[in-house]
Amino acid sequence: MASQAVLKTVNLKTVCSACTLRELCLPIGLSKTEVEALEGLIYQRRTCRRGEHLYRAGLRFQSLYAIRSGFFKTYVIYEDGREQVTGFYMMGEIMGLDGISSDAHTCHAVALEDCEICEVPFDKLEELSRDLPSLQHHFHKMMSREIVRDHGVMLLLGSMKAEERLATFLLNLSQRFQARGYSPDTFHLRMTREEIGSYLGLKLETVSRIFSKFHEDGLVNVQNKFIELRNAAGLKRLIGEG
Amino acid sequence: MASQAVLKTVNLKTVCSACTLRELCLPIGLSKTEVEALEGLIYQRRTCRRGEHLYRAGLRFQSLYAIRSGFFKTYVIYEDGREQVTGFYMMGEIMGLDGISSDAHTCHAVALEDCEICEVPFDKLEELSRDLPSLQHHFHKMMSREIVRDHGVMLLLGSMKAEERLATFLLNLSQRFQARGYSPDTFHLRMTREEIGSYLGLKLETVSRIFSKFHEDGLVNVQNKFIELRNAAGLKRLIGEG
DNA sequence: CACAAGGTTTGATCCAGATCAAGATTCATG
DNA sequence: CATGAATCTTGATCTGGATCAAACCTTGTG
Repeated sequence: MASQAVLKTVNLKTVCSACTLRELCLPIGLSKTEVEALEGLIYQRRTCRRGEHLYRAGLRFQSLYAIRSGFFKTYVIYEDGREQVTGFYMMGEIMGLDGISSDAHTCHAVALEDCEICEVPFDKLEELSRDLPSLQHHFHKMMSREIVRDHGVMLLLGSMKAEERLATFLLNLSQRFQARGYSPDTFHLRMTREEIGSYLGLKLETVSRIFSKFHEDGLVNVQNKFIELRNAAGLKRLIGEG
Repeated sequence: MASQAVLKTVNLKTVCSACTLRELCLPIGLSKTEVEALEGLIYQRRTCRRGEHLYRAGLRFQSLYAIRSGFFKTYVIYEDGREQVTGFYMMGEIMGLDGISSDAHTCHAVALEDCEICEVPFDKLEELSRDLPSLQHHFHKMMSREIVRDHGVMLLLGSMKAEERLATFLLNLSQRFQARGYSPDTFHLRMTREEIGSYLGLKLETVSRIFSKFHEDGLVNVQNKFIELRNAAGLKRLIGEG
């Protein structure tokens, strides 16, 4: 399906302290010297081309990956080939946490556009976090946040109807773009309707229809992958907020 | 809805090393002296009566809870009152991991039968795990396992049909009972059809109907909450395994 | 720059599971 | 052990979203 994972090593000196994402990524809340210690263990900075896999289910787990730029999806494949998208990840977010449990990745991660990532060897991170309680605690918070996020998806899949799901999805993206200093109202989707559908437990036709409906209702402008939120309050009302 | 949480302290000397669950619970893989150190930080052993809440969303997070005996459900409530069951927990399993992310619990936990639990103050656990790498690593594995479990539920909710969901649910329970030394084929459900439905993204009537169908098909005997798996292979086939 | 190939939209139809309804069974409590 | 409240089962009907189908865009490639 997707091209072979040929990851290129960039090996620039990675400097967390100079990274614009330091307030979102692993270094959050760390002191200057602590951030420097963290920098020391970043194995390498890589690029990952659109369509390439960063890792695949079953491969030995060794590192976490912090996204510097770009956009990923993760997904699991069931025995019979069914595919379920389990998440979309953007800059400042950490991927690979699922691999810790069994020393093997349990899902696939593929770049939806050209990406830059920082590889963090997990054994080194554990080692360092024994010396830096604030890193340790922050890392635990990150894992916990992933669990909370998953509960949100379970709520969405288990008890929302199609329109609510898509509205929730758009508002979530909006909020994450905003947190990264981008416009909360205008963004490009990196994923296809099918991938959105898989994530939301809907078929691609349904996703498309609801986009059209939202457009007609003046909630969003949709031009293929270009999204403009015109009435975020209206979207929130749709899911019972506001 | 449920009664007030009046938790009674038992304050028996809790001895992990003498606990039959030590191979499933936090002490897994720890040496004798390490387990003793872990014992030292268990704050108290409590009972929790059926219907009582162990914690509620919004309350300050301070401790994790290891289940010694009994059965819990966790759930989240959406603004408009919608309730989504996010998990069922049984002995040897750890609850409360979601609370780490924001220092507050993000879901509710209620006992589905009288339970005994061990309270583990989280700050103490972090402290100790700085000194015991194997405890640290094991704890990370537990958090990661929770994430993997959630991905499984997302797959279930996002791409399985009703019968597959219920079959998956029964096989999962069966496997967990077996891991605890109980019969994998014969067990009592502690939760109502409605709670099962919420967890599986189905209505209680649908759950009931599918139980009846499974019964007719000779896959399981269902007598209210008493379940007997008669053809586990058949159930597995239903979800495309085997 | 043309033209596959992949992705999207829209319409028509269908069906799995929701909803509504009515009993039957089980369980808690005085 | 009687009584009411939950819980569960089963039937009838409805409907949101799936499925099938066809045309229409976009985009990447030689």
